[in-house]
Amino acid sequence: MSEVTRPTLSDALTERMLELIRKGGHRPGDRLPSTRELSQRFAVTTPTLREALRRLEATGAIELRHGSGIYVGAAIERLVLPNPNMREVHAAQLVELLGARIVIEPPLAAMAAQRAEGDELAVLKGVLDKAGKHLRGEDAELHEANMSFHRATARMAGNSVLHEVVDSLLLVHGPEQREILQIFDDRRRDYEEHLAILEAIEARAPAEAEDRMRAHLVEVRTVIEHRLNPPG
Amino acid sequence: MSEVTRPTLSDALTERMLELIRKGGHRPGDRLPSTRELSQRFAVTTPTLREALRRLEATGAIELRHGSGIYVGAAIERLVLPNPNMREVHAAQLVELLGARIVIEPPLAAMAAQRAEGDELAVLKGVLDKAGKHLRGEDAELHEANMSFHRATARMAGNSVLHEVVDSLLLVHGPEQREILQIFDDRRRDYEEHLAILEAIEARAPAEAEDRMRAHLVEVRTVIEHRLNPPG
DNA sequence: GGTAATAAGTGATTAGATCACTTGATATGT
DNA sequence: ACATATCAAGTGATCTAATCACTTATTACC
Repeated sequence: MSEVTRPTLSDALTERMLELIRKGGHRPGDRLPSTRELSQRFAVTTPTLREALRRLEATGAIELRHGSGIYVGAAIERLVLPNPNMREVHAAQLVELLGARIVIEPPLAAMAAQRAEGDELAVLKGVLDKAGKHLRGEDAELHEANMSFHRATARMAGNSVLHEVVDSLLLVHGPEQREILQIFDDRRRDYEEHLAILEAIEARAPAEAEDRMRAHLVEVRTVIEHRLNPPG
Repeated sequence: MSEVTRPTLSDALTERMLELIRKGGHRPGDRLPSTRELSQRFAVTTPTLREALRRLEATGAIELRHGSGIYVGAAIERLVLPNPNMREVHAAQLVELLGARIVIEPPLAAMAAQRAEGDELAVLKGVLDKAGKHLRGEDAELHEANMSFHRATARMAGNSVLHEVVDSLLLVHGPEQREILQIFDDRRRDYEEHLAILEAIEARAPAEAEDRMRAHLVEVRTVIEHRLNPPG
């Protein structure tokens, strides 16, 4: 489940519980079996079961009410994004993910250009400098540095909620997707385009920053789309 | 912590752990004390500690590596949005939250107008009808119905990731914020503005739908801002 | 010098019992 | 008859203490 450690009992339990809820046709607000019954059905002890329940609770999939019962949460119908224990997003969703970023990030670039302050600008430059040093090195490192540029731009926009959202989206570029990106995308071209965006932000040109960010993300999506579904 | 149940031991533990990590100056990748030491320090038993750890793991705050140790995760620096156990967003953040929605939702309204299909349109109408029936009833119910309109519009846009993001943002309009909204905001006016947005979507007028959604959200934010910080 | 066994440290899980809370039924009083 | 108080069953929360499974760095051997 985790990328490094072997699946553990409570990892499997978490998935089985999700399956129980989803395939069992349970809706938000429904009450689930008691802890005693669940631990029997899944043949695990109470503490182990509870670990799985706490994870589901933390993601909003269920709700534990002391003395009352276990209830299906509102988030059960959704993806539940930033959860390292169910972070599986399939390749096809990569295109959709980029679609989301195309909507969100360009306005953030514009906002960043508007309120660009000296020290923040320095941070952004630093990030790109670091990327520049990796231009001839490991692709993985360059990829990471490039991701940092998007993070830093989002932060400059000055809205912590949006910053958080972008961070989440970038985080979902997990192992599988990162692999796809590293195979198909051109990290050098990314770097060049990032430079162009930085220029616009530095020049305090919101419209240009927004356009360049949008063009950049659309470009990436187009490349990925064509590789995944060759137009032939 | 939870909205209905009294704070539990492991609830408090989760917060103390976060405090330990944050105020302890730990950075992502740092290794934390072992489970044995932590359970001693916090004076709780292993299973209880583990429940807290699983929650933090589920949000990406920490990482548990079997046989190796507990490590600070990448998400520790962020807010970690859809987590019912740390869903506390303060009143001041409400304005920022609306700022995020102002960036994201208008383009979604435009997208919805572009691809408006018959049955989806019917769903949207149904949501508004339901809201209409609550016009003279409980404020809480009308509020819920109004939130559903935003959810449904986001779904119509046809990008599941964006839909998920909007759902998360709306979910963060938790108890505290809901209270503020119910006190200050005018749910009847909301309903009228929602009707106007629906018209634009129905007429397949993306630009108008986008403008009206933006105006609507800006209006709400302005009201809240003035109430929280009276301009005097 | 390199490779394999090893031991210490760490997380994962078990077992069954007890405590704390919620909820609906039952009894009680008016 | 109704409202209120009491109670009991069901449920989640926590404890205790021991064992299992995995990782890692050291050590010994070749």
